[in-house]
Amino acid sequence: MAKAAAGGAGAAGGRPLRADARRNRVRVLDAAEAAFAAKGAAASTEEIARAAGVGVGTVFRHFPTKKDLLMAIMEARLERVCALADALVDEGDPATGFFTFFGWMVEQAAAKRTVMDLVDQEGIALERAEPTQALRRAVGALLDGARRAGTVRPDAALPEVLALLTGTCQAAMRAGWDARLRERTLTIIFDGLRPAGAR
Amino acid sequence: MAKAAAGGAGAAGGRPLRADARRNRVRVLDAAEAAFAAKGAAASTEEIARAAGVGVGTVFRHFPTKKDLLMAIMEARLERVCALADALVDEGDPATGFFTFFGWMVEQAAAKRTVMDLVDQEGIALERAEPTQALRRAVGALLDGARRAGTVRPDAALPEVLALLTGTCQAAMRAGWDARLRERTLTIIFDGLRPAGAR
DNA sequence: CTAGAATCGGAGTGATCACTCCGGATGTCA
DNA sequence: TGACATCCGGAGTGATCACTCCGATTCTAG
Repeated sequence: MAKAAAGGAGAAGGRPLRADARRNRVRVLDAAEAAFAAKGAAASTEEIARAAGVGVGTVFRHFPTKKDLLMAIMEARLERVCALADALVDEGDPATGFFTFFGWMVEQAAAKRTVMDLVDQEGIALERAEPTQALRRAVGALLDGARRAGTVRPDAALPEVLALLTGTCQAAMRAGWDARLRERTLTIIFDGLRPAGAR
Repeated sequence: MAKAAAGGAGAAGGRPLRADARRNRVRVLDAAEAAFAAKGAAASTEEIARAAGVGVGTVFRHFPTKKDLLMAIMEARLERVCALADALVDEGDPATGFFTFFGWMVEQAAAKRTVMDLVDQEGIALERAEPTQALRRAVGALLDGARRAGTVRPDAALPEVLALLTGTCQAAMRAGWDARLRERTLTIIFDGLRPAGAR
């Protein structure tokens, strides 16, 4: 059901997809990811279909709604982001893991339009979705580790950290943003996140 | 001519508008400001016309293009913002003026959708427009004052400050944003902007 | 190989939008 | 007050989208 809602149409009964259907599904997913990354949610279904080399009917058979397609891609992206966060939680240095993750997210945002951007631009309520919660937990763990390691101030809580993260990601998508500006902006935010007297 | 560029159609030759035309013009402007504030650039012309109590034809006579209407409103809003910034430059305390302005902008953004948001959502190049430059200058002046007063670190330049400002404004428009979260977020950013060891 | 089911392709549908056009209403000036 | 330029209203236009439908095509089981 969660799978069906996420765009797993055609597999409602659990029957495996035919080989060509499976092939087309990933083609559509790839084309849509590229199109959405480049033009945001304004990318039209027809142009996605053309890029994927299939007809629009095929796109809509796999993803009954444009929203479903959007959500499938966002969940995939969220999972990737989440995987990095989890890896940093498990294996990374707690003192730097949080900052590494923050910087990486912002860097991604400059190239691809942000997950969050697509979310609220379409008014899709993904707040309660499982992957979002997982990401929240992972970032929370990184934040906790950094606080315990003394590299992030103790009074910095998750909501404001997420606000800073999404805000900076959005700023990164604007014209004139480059690596130098990114460094300078992150320097200020990171300094603000450090404990008093620990620059 | 600035007026004509800003959507002053019908006054091309400089002839003053008829009384009813003038009245309708401000009605449209007011309705459009409210509609754009509530729904962003997605607000349709017809609903703006209805809210203003006029026909769509009237809207398009005054503002030949939706873009013109958008720009007229943004320029007006920019001018207001600019006026506050200038007032703080002239009369305020340089040590706090910059922070006051920053906080005020973010607070505005939570209620009305940001100027910047409307700008790039429609792909309108307002970068070179005169009011934008004026705002840039005003914020630059506030920043200079604060740096000289020692309340902002000397290595914080205008581009990253504007990135932080627009990013935070955008974060402020998201769900779950309230006064408490605003304070906590601004605390972190402001601390990051302060000189080392000056919390 | 073949029957039959699963899938495909893309013209067609209905809705929405920005924008146009012109007969009628209204303000203005003598 | 009357004549006339100006302005108004809103039905109409063409373009764009998300989404549907069904004959043609392709896969797969036997």
